[in-house]
Order: sequence, then structure tokens, then C-alpha cells
Amino acid sequence: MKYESQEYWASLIKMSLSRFFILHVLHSQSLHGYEITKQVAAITNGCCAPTEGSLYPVLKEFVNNDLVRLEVEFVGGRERKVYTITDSGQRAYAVAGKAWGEVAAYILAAIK
Amino acid sequence: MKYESQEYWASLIKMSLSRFFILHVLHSQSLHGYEITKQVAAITNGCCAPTEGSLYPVLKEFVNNDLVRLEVEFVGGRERKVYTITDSGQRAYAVAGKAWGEVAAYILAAIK
DNA sequence: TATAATACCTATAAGGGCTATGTATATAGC
DNA sequence: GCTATATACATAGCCCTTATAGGTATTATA
Repeated sequence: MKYESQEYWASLIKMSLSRFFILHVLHSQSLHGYEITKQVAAITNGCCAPTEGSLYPVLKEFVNNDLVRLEVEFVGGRERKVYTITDSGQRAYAVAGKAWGEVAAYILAAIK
Repeated sequence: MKYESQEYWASLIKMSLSRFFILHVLHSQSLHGYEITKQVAAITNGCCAPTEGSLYPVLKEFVNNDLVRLEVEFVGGRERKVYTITDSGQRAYAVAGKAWGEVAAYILAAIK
């Protein structure tokens, strides 16, 4: 039954955490899209890594809202879009981190 | 700007945590709908309490999927729908708790 | 008697992520 | 040379989840 499956809860979790973790990996370094997914996967054991279908629209949204800045690189003749967090993005990340930090404490208190 | 507002991240957080916290408050006691919202609000400082517009459809969904059992009480001539978690609901809660527990740890590791 | 709290419910909309699909280059193994 | 895999980008259509705004009704309080 779906509610007893790890997959169901993982997909719910992902629904809200992708954006946070995208900002998180960008807050300390500039990365291109493909690398963002891999880094988020690495620090969350795969659970919160956005698929390409959600990653690229989110990055576009972040650029449009000045959370990240886009620069195009060419590596071996191939285009790479490198994203760098802006001051506004850092502030957004700080707010998100505070909000999630509090909630993480509530979760741990609930399940302990 | 919305991304720098606490409200934006709180609404994202809520999107996935409501169901977890609804099961959480029911896992140790039977409650009626209105009380569920208040208890979730109490243990999460208000951040994860579902609105009525989401609570009642979710409870109906949980009943339809046998996560909770519904009993109707009458208190002072007024109807009250009391929800009791089922075995399947307990198992679902265990899975959800494990999934969220792991993620909470990733979040705390990220922001520390 | 008016207001707030309790207690339930639903239709519509808004906002997320996913799946499937498409394009294209680089690299490793055979 | 060929093939499979990894890298790298992008979008349309779908489904799921919550919120907003509206509705009904009783009880307690001022």
C-alpha cells in the first residue's frame, strides 16, 4: 500500500526540499545544473535530488527572481550553464535554513 | 521578495509535512479534526498545522485508505468525528517517521 | 445580542515535482 | 568503428498537495 512505502514519503519530502537543497549546494560554490543534482544527491543519500524535469525550470525561476546568476561556459566545445548565488539568494537561503532548521527539530522531537 | 520571506518557505514546508504530523498526533491518541489542527500547531509552533481546506480532504483520504478509522461521537448534541489510527496507519507512520528522521538529519548537517 | 470559538465540509485555483521525450557531445569498452 | 554510458541541456503534460474562500451550525462569552 502506497502509504506504507518509502517511495510515497520520499516523494512528499522532495516536494518541498528540492529548492532548499539547490540553494544549499549553491550557497558555497558555483555549479552547473547537472552537477547540482549530483551534489544534492550526495548529501541527502539521493532522497532530495531533483530530477531534470524539475531542476531546470527551478533554475530558470531562480534566475528570473535574481536568486542566482547565470554564466555560460564552454568546456570542450560543449555549453555549460554555471549558476552563482546572488546576495538575494544568500538571504533567501538564510531564511530557508532557519525555517527548515526549526522544523527539523520538531520532526526529531516528534519521532524520538 | 517572496523568496526572502519566512512565509514562502513555511508554505513549502507545510506542503509535505502536514500528512506526517497528522499521523503523528494520531499515532498516540484518537482525535477529532479540529483538535488535530490545534495539536499539530502546538508541537510545530504553528508552522505545520493544516488549514481546514486541506485537513478534511486528507482525513477522508486516510479513512478511504484505512490509515485511520472514523467514529462519530455526540458531545452536547453536536456531532464530532473522532479519528483513530489503524495498524496500517501505524506502519505508514513508522515509514514516514524514518524517512523524515533521515532528512531532518541531512538538513541539520547542511545548516550547521 | 453580538462576537469568538468550536466543528464540520467543498469547489476552485495555485503551486510543486515527475515522466516521458527530445537534442547533443564525450568517454570507455569491445 | 561501434555501442553503451555518462554528461548536459530543455519542455509539455500530468498528477498530487495545499490554500483560499465560501458555506453550515452550535456553544460560550462579553
